Parts: sequence; structure tokens; C-alpha cells
Amino acid sequence: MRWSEIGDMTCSIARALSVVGDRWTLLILRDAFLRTRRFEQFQASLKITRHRLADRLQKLVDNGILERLPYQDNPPRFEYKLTAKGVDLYPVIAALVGWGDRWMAGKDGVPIELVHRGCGHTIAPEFVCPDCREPIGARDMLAQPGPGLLAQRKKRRSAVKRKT
Amino acid sequence: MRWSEIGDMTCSIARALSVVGDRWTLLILRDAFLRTRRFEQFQASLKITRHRLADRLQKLVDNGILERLPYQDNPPRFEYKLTAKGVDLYPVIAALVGWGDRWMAGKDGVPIELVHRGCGHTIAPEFVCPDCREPIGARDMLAQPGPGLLAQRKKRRSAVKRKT
DNA sequence: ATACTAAGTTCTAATTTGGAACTGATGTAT
DNA sequence: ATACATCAGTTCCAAATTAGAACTTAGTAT
Repeated sequence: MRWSEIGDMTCSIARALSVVGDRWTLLILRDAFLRTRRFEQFQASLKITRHRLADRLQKLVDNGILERLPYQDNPPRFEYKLTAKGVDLYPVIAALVGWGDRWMAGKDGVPIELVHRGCGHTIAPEFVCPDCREPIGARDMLAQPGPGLLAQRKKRRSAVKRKT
Repeated sequence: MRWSEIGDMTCSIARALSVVGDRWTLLILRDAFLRTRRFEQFQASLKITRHRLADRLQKLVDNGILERLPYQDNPPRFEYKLTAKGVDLYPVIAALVGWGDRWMAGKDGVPIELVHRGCGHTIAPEFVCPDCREPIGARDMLAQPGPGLLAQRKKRRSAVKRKT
């Protein structure tokens, strides 16, 4: 199985993970959020092999998460910047940081604190319902078929009909 | 390099990803959140090889994210349930769903909608600062060294001192 | 002329994964 | 009683992915 397509890909998580779901990619993005931009910087920070790094950066560019922009011409050199689609992955990173802080922190406490520029508080952000503003936990949400799944089911039904 | 330890592990993301950061694990957890519990159910749903599944489940149990509980004695059979630590990964899953919905949905629309049980609205949850309740984006947060990192730096400094 | 930098590429060896068959304890149908 | 099915895994080999290290290319600095 090629990892560009996981399982049935009906699920948004599967689709997201097909782009972002390997071990290095999220670490590369973490560095990107901390304003790392250049090949050598990523490599030095992550100790990823150069090969792998080139590969992952390429994939992120292909998927519109990073942009490869020239920053000088002679010799041609490029840097990688988060696109809007990339910046929008921030909640994923933040959620991972939060969980890591809560459950995997060493005895010395959390390694990095997040400070909200607006109010100056150093707290992990939390998920809320944008409508009623209540914090959201796993069992507060109900998953139900959306338009995409319904459309797909419809297609499948008519495909079966054609066969019989 | 063994993947139980990524890079320098100073970072909460690296620590989180060392447990949760491979392609199958988050899909297994997605299923767990949708109340899948048994080996055969996971296998049928994910089409992961049995070998890999056994491996990943074991690792999740080792890390306290799933619990392996007997549900019958003759023959002995077990099911896997999310622990508190596992349930607390919900924001990560939710963030992935949100991003997948926003950027990777097919033309038919999102496959699954999330309904907030409290208010009945079908919207993707958003991140807010728990203090001022403002929505949080990538550039609204400032990362600064926390107690864990400071403690570690202190240790390193004294180690250097001993050497010289 | 030599060394150095940035951003890759190429090569081989080691590790991880996929695919498919097999196990073992039990329950059910013929 | 024999055959077949279920569940929760193991075992084995081939295929894909990754690590590690050296090499490339184009320009700059000493």
C-alpha cells in the first residue's frame, strides 16, 4: 500500500494523516512554527538525514503546506515558509504540545511554556465549541455522517444497482 | 535511531510523537474514540496487518493510552479501552479532523460532522485561551522556556563545569 | 589553490512494514 | 465426531522505507 492513500480515505483524519502523519513531518512543522526556514537549519535542529529532510520538505511543498521561495540568486538558495494551509495546522501542534505537557513532562516540569500575546497568560489553550463557548471533551461530541459521506454512499448504491 | 526516542526529547511534541506519531496509531485511536474495542474490529476497520495491529496496541498499552481488559474467560478474550490519558488525546484528533475538513475535504463536503451535545451545533471546535476566551492562532502564542528546560540547562551547565 | 557554505543527491546496509498463512482454545452446525 | 467458524494473536518471507555517510554543484572567502 502506498502511504499517499490510507485505508478508504473517507475520513478527514485519514486524509490529514496521509499528508502530515509520519514521524518527521510534524517535527519539521514544529520547527517551521518556531521560524526555522532553511534546509541546513532544519537538518541541524532535527538530526534528520538530509535525504529524508529533502523528501519531506518536497512532500510538504507538493501538498501546499510549505512554500519554497528563493532568498538569493547567486547561487540560488531557497527557504521554506508555512502557507495559510500550513499555519492552520497550529491547533494540531498545540494539541500535541498540550498533551505532551500534561502526560509526558519530566519531573522538572514542562520544557516550553506558551504565552498568549493577547492576555499574557501562560496556559495551554483548550478546545471550545465556537457556538456556546463550552470546553469540549471526547464525549461531548457526536460524530454523524456529513454531506461527503452521504454523497459517497449514494454513488456506491447506484454502482451496485448498475451491477445487478 | 530507535523511534522510542526522537531527537533530544526536550520537546513535548517529540515526546508525544514518540508514542503517538506513527501513521497507524492515530487511526487506531480514532477508531477507539468511535468505540471500537476489539482486535478483529480494529483489523476489519483499518485493514492494518494483524502483526502491525498487535504491535501498535501493545505499544499503546505500554504507554498507558489503552487498557487491555478481559471481557470473557473461556476462551480468554480481551478488549482495548482508552484510559484517561488516552481520552485526553481528543484535542489532537479533533484538530486533525478540523484541518482535514477545512483543507482536504472532497468536493462533496466533509465526510463526518461533529455535533456538540451541549448546544446541538455542528461546527468544528476551535482553540481558545482558557483565560481570555479569545480564539488562538499560530502567531498569537509566544513560546518561552519553561521549568523543565531551565532545569535541564542548569544540569548541562554544571556538567560542563565539572569537565573543565 | 584551498577551504567553506548551502541545498541537495546518490549509494548501501539496516530497519520496518505488508501479505499471507498458521496456532490454539473454544463454540456451533451437520 | 467431524467439520467449520471465531477471536486474538504469531510466524515467516518479500517488499518498501529509512539511516548513515559520502559526494555534487555553484558561488564566496582567505
